[in-house]
Amino acid sequence: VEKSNKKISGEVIKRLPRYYRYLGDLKKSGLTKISSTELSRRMNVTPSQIRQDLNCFGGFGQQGYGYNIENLYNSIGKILGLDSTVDTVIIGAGNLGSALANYKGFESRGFKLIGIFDTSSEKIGTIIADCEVLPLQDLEDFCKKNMPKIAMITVPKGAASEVAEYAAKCGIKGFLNFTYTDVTVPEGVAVENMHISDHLMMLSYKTQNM
Amino acid sequence: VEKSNKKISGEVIKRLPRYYRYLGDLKKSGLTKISSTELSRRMNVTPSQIRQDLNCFGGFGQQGYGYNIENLYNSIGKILGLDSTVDTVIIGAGNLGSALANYKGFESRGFKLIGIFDTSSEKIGTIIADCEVLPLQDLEDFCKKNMPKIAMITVPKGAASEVAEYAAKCGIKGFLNFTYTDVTVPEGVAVENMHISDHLMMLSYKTQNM
DNA sequence: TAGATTGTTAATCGATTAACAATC
DNA sequence: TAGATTGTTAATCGATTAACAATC
Repeated sequence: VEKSNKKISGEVIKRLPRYYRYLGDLKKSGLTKISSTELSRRMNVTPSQIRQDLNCFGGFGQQGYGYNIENLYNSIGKILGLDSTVDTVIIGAGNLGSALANYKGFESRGFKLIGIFDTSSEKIGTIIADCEVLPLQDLEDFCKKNMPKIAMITVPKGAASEVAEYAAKCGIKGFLNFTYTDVTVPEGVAVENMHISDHLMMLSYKTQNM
Repeated sequence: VEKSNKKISGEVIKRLPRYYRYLGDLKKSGLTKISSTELSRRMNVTPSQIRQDLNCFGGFGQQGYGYNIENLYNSIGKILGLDSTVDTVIIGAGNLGSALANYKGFESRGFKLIGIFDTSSEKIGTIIADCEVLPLQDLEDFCKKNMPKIAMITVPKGAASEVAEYAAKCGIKGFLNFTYTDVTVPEGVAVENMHISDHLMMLSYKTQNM
């Protein structure tokens, strides 16, 4: 998808979903085109940054005109891999796991929950968001059949590393880690952390120092 | 808390909770001291970065020895404002709000949930995690009496901005925003975003490009 | 064509890393 | 004292911003 074989920086990747979100809103508002200057005003960034970021992937704009909103929206979606459905599973059917399973927003953005796994006999067999909770040991077979790409880990802190290692062996390629610990994964597997406590702590710091 | 009146960069602040987490684990493991080199090995960062980061706030180490784990842990806790309890509220008593309310981890890290608010008459009056769900319009009085510092926003996307504006007026100083939209807040108020979908998109990108 | 705005190169800024003198 | 490791300054690296020629 990249323009050249130059490595795209992590900072740029981080900003893509935000562009995607703003463009989605713009599309919904009925506008058809936007300039980097106008978008920068709305997003509170510099126009230069927007043009630099987008040009990592291609020339989506047109001089003297700006960017076609729908086209740019679709292009970024494609870069992010959202042009086809991304199958996900949840490991850990506790409070947070269930809440995520029941959240309808992911599906509308291209992510489809196809399985929930747990080790507790109390949870196995129950139905959450139209998915039967399966025993964790079934993940390997499940992955062979269904090839989910991403797993959200919502197990207790102590179990996280073991679970991630096992799931990576089963073929999971990306982890969204909600536990209060870092997980290490093999080469070629990605992790994004949703360390809620960490962000609460940053907020605590900021509320003291603003 | 800062060493001088030099502004601490956001990048440094972001790393503090992670130091705090590793030091907590080290403390629990029974170790008493650690060098920046050994910590850097465990955290997968450079020793220089650790020493630079810590020296924004003070000289916590001792030449030839390293850092006293318990002392450094407590010092970072204090910098983050965790030496006294941080009172929080949740706005939005849906799936995610309830899950966060029931999560016990925050409390053990110094954050105390003291109120849950919603606008739905079905939810108002119900009990979640020992808190009665109160009508959102009561937040103002509640804040006058109880002075919570932080609000977690788990309302639907469309309501987020309005809710944040109102809560900021009530005196909330920091927001943890879980909605699929950015919220703007007045000067002197902090926001941290937990855009789960954004991180899923980054994972989707990375699983394609690794 | 003239005006607008991109794509891209060059300049600036800030963050990270390296190096080493200070010192426990 | 000798060895270890910090605190801090200096060098490097990468990311952001500014500028402008290309071009729609």
